[in-house]
This record gives sequence, structure tokens and C-alpha cells, in this order.
Amino acid sequence: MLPETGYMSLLKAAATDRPEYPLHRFNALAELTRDEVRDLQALGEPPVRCRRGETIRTEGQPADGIHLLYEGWVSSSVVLRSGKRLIQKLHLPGDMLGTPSMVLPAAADTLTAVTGATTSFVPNATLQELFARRPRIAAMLFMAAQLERLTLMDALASTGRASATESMARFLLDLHHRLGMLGAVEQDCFDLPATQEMVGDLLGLTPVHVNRTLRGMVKQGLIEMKGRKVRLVDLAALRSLSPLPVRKPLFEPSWLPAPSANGSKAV
Amino acid sequence: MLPETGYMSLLKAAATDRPEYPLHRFNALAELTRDEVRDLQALGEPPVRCRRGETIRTEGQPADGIHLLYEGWVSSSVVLRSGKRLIQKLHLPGDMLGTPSMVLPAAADTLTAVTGATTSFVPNATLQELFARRPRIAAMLFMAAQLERLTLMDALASTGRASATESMARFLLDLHHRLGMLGAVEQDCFDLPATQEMVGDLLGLTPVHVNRTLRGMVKQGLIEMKGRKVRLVDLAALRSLSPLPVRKPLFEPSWLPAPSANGSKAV
DNA sequence: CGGACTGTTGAAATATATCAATATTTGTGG
DNA sequence: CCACAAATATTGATATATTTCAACAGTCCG
Repeated sequence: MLPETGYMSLLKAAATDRPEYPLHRFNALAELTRDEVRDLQALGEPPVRCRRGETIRTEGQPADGIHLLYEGWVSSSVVLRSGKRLIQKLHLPGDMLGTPSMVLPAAADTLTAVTGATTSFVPNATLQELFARRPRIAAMLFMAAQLERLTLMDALASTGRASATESMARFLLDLHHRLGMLGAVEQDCFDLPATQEMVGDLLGLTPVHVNRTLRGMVKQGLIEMKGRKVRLVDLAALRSLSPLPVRKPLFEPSWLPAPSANGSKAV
Repeated sequence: MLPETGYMSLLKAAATDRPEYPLHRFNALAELTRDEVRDLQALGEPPVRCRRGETIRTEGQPADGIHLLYEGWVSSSVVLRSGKRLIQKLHLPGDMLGTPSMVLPAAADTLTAVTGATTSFVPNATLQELFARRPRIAAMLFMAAQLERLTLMDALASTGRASATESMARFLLDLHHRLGMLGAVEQDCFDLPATQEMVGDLLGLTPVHVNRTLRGMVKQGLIEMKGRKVRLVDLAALRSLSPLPVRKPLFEPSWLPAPSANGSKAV
């Protein structure tokens, strides 16, 4: 019972000193009301901490909810029949993990902590309730799903059709952009906790070739690397290498429903 | 003004003799009430017919709505910076086209009719109203988006990481499955109106290599081809070639909201 | 301190792209 | 219905990016 006690104490600590769920993804879509913020912050169960390499959820397991990522990096991966692993996405804080599996009896992907990570579980029933009570948040979740589709479409465009260097450029620019929104980029320099093997599984390349590609880009003066820090030296050149430009989603789409009136009091 | 008259008469004809929008995608998720069916059938503007090769909507154009596909095949494509074209998906009847662009100021993809096709436009404002009025349909649309994400994830798994033959097997099995739901498959034989170049743009292969791959599969006895008809001769072998199994979505997920009570009268 | 990951580099093998030429099909106007 | 042009399919020879295999050097972490 020893592990249990550690887990319980962690839960207790989280309940009293709960970290904040980053809402920048929602804020990019619309200005949230105070009630909406409160609802979203209270959505999940108490956040749980897991260590690097730990599995949060395994492909094929029954899945009856999603996970909110509070802190850290988490990968979403699938194993192909050939035995190869495919990483579909590297999730950053603020992402909602595992939503595609909501329509399946079992989880479609495996969620693994790339760094230490804090996540919070949200049962499907809770989401159902939110959908019925807050049509505006429902619409935003729908839009978030469409944004994820766009991301996947762009990934599809870069993988297979583009050269290794082009794919890599896109990957680095995407991270640069997403980490930038979290304030984790300084002078175009950021932490890349993924191993080269992971990057390979993400881009559809051999780890060996990932290495050669990165070294080549360093030699060309496109990037600098030191340990697990990367600096994008020549952003312009990287952008012109990338098969697609980074997308700018629309701010406050006109067709969002009005905020619901039912909150703690007025709105 | 000549084209206008043709267009107008077509609209009028459609208004009186409107074709049905295939709802099998929704029916796979939940049993629709009569009111829901009525709402969905009345959702779009009068359907419009377009001919093979015609463009329904171009990438970069302002997009303030989506398209329901009533009949025919439509491709969704993007042009990369390199000039290469990427086809993201071949849409079949019942699909909703262009939803990812709802979160963007301009369309993310170009919609082109692969065969003659009938589509109906749905302004974003109409969808907004539906979201607010029918939370259950909103939830189903959300789930449909998640299903599309799964499809894209699988496509990502097959493109770039799998061999040409494996990708092709998956592509053919996917069509076999989707066309089957529409009743367009007889004895594992179906029409494939896409050119080999299109298939190449879809799988990330050269048209030349698409040809070699198909011919190879014929020689191996996996498939048969005659004109633009394909027959999947050895389904078992194709399935074991495919990098991922075809997914079976969950029927009637328990967390769907209850149908709204407001029907033909009150709102 | 040592063992296990992780990164780096080289040489050979291979799947796919590219270039090019010819056959076949499809669509269109007479 | 035919004839003709354009689009599409087919096949061969060669080029190339990436993989695979293999060996070794760092680096992390208990």
C-alpha cells in the first residue's frame, strides 16, 4: 500500500494548491467570461503528476474520458502492424488529450509523458453536461477539434511529400510557435526534451537520418544545438523551407453563440 | 445573364424535388429523432449540381460556411510551396466539406468535383443557430470531427511510414468500407473515378509509382482492375498488408445528451 | 563508477523519384 | 457514329534520398 499513500497525499496537495489550466487555446478563439473560466478550471478531477517516460493511457484500453494537460510534454502514439511506432503529436500544456477516442470503445492512442507532466482526467459524463449547459463552450470545443484537424492536415502535407529537411523545418517552426504562446521561447531558443528517435517517429524518419538532417541544418547555419536546447538561427530561411506556412486562426469568429446567462449571477 | 437563368431554374427544380442528404454518418452515432432528421435535411441551401473537374471552393477564398455533399465524389486539396498538390481526402456522399476552415478567415483547402457532384451550402450562422438549439446534434458534430481526426491520424500513419503497397492497400480498404456503407460495392468491386495522378497526390506517391504499385498488386492476385472498376480479390491479404486495421466507431455513445424536446412548434 | 540510453559517423542496400517514350482511353465536335 | 486531340496509363533506364547495418562516442542516472 505504499504507493497508494504517496498518490493520495499528492491528490490532497493538488486539491488545496491546484495549478491553473492554461486557457490560451480558448482565449485565442474568444474572450471568455468569468463563469466560463471558472467552469473550465473546475472541469477535471484533481491534477495528477507523472514522471518522464510514464504511460498515462495505453492504446486499446477502455477510455471513458479525456485528459487536460496542465504541465509538461506528452506524446500521443500508435503502434503499426509492422511494429513501427508512430508519434502523432507532441502535446504541450493547455492541450486536451485523447478526444478522438471519445467516439471509440477503446483508446486509439497511447499517451506517454515525454517530460514530467501534470494531467487531469475529465470523464465523458462531465463533458456531456458541459455540452448541454454551455453551447458556447461546446462550439469552442468543436472549433478546437477543427483546429486539430488543420494541424493534422498540415502534418500530412509535410510528411511523405516533403524532404527530411523540409519536414524538420516545419516541425521546429511549429514548436517555436506553440512554445512561444506559452512563453517558453527566448531569443528563438527553446528546450527540446524529445530524443532524436522520437522526432523520427514523429516525422516518419529513421533516428539516424534525423541526426544527419539536424547536423546538416547546423552546418548550413539554420539552427544551433547544445544538449537539448535548440536555437532557430535563420527563421526566414526555415520558413521558406517549410512546405506550408504556419496558420493563424481567426480571432473571435462571428458565428460563436452568445455566452449563456446561467452562471453564479449575471454575466 | 444567361448562366443565371440556368442556375435559377436549377434552384427551382431542386426546391421542388430536393434530393436527400445521406445521414448514415449520423445514424452510425445515434438513432436520430424525427425532428433531428427534419432539421438536418433542411439545414443547407438548395443543392447545386456541378460537373466533373469543377471547383466548388478555392483555397484562400473567404469561407463563411460549409458544404454538404449529397452526391458524387469531391476532393479536398492543398498546394504546397514546392508546387506539389496534396489531396487530403476524397469525400463521399454524406460528408461535410470544409469544416476545418470554419476557424479561419479563408478556406484552407480547395474543393474539386472528382465526378459530377451535388452539394448544398450551409452558412456558419445557420450552424450557430443549430448549435444553440440542438445540443445533441452539436455533440454529434463534435464527434464527427473527432472521427475525422482519427481518419487523418490513420492516414498519417500510412503515409510516409508505410511502403507504397501498404499505403495503397489501406486506401483501397478504406474506400471499400466507406463505399460499402453507401451500397456502392458489389462483390468487393467498386468504381474508382480518381486518376492515378490523384491517387498519387493522395498517398504521396508519383503517378508512375502508383501505376507500378497497382500493376504489382494485380500480378500478385490482390486486386483486379478493368477500366475504372476495381475488385478487391484477396481482402484478407490486403488487410494484413494495411498498416492499421479499419476502425469501428462506437455505436450510440452513452454520454450523448438527450434529444431536445422542442420540435416543430416551440423553440 | 558503470551500464544503458542517446547521439554521431561511415558504407552498402533499397525503395521511390525522375526522365523519357509509347500505348491506351476519354471526351468532344463534326 | 466517327475522328481526332487531350488526358491518362504503361513500361524502361537511371538517379537519388533515405534506410539499414554496424561501430563507436557521449551522456545521463542510479
